[in-house]
Amino acid sequence: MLKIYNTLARDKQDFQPLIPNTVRMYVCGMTVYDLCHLGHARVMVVFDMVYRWFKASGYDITYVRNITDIDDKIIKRAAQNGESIHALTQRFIDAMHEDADALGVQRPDHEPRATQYVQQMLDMIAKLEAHGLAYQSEDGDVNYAVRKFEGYGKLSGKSLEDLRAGERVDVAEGKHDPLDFVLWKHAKPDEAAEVQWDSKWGKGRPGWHIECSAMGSDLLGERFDIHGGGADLQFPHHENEIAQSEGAHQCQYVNYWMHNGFVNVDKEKMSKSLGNFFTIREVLKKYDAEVVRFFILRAHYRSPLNYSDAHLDDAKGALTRLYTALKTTGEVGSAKVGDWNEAYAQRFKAAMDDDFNTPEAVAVLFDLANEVNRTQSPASAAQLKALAGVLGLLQRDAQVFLQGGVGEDGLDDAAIAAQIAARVAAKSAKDYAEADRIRKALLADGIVLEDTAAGTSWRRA
RNA sequence: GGUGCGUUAGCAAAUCGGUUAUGCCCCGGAUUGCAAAUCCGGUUAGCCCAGUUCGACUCUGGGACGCACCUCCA
Repeated sequence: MLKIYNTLARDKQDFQPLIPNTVRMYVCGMTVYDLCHLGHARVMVVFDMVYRWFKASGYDITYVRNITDIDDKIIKRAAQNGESIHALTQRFIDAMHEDADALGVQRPDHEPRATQYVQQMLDMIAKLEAHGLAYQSEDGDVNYAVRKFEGYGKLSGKSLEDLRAGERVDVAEGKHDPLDFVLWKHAKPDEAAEVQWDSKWGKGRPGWHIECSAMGSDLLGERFDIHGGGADLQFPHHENEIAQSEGAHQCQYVNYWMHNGFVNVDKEKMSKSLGNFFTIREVLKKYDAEVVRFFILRAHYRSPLNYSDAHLDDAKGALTRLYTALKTTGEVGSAKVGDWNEAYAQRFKAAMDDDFNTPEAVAVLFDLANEVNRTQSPASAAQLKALAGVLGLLQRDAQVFLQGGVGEDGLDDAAIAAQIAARVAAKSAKDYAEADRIRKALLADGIVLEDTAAGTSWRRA
């Protein structure tokens, strides 16, 4: 039985889908005004892992990850660049897909763009207005009347009074209550036609929170199973989504809320505003994408994940051990897990069923690698590759991983082969001094030699 | 100020009321011409205080420290 930590309940709960054997999952995606950083990588990889685990467990899952392609930052950035909104967002959507692909993140079933769902958003705002939960203020904005929605704060565990006490932001004109949030922003005179839509409240554009509510219900229904996103979205974004969706549809919105932890730098949250972020492509210049994926999955999704070169190096070494185990047994194919009752598979499954405990699942992989090294059993090697495949790991040819370099301009394969041949000759002539000299020279170039019964092989350090 | 989460060996990171986590590092042995890889074994834990218990890293209470949210944020 799969258990999921439900933020709404602050507890691990048995997962019961609304429709047997079917999962409907929505995850908040990116606002595309810039390149994705490692924090975004974590959301994508974590929920990709969740997506894969549901599939491996036999569920029919529909996964939606939205794209916010209209908001203040996008408008501002486009103006700065002298570029259209569409050109800007398309550029960063393409970049996001490249990054996601590199990290082995499967495409969600749907990637709705906010600009294509404005009508659904307007319909929803109309419903909220009809239910007395939304009002238009003098300035033209349509706001949500937070105090009219009973249960506001149930996800984040905040009471309206608490929120008020910590208020640190200037109250916008026209709101009945400082905590009310905007559903529809009236068009400003200097804004491009591209960011204006007609509505019964006048020209304008949607607020951020309404996007997800509208896209989620349109693609997955008024009530669905799982909603995920970064822990920072818990409040106010997800809290507001609940208020909107439950207010408009008069039924529960989501059964299980999942929130992933942050990527930290020096124990501080990596974020745009702090400026302490590393973009995915920046990191991929130094580290293999699979190492980055492994680095993310080796921590629990709810724990903080501290980023540093030392930790990436550590992850690389660990992943190398797994690939080394596969190398010695040769190519084993990429078959799916055949028997989930097999001992290692059982442990792996138990770990994954326990709120997606990937660190434990990875530990099983290492135990299995030890068995592979000990027994040289092709069946064990195949199992290792199959289980790792569930996490989107270890699917490349071992030799390719071990000999691959990232952004290296060192020795090419032919040069290495020539050096190895020269060393073999020296060895058979018992000229060990020369043999060791060659090995040392190669090591200085980042090439590690390993003599085996079958001959000398090499890998990059 | 309010709310929530966390504090595990040199580093990273899980589980668990009593039995080897796991990876990297380190030490010893096997193997090797020597290494590397691999195998076998070992060293290094549970922020502090009190309580519950036959027994607590694991439960309860208090404290310290750290982080996050309360503003856009994955």
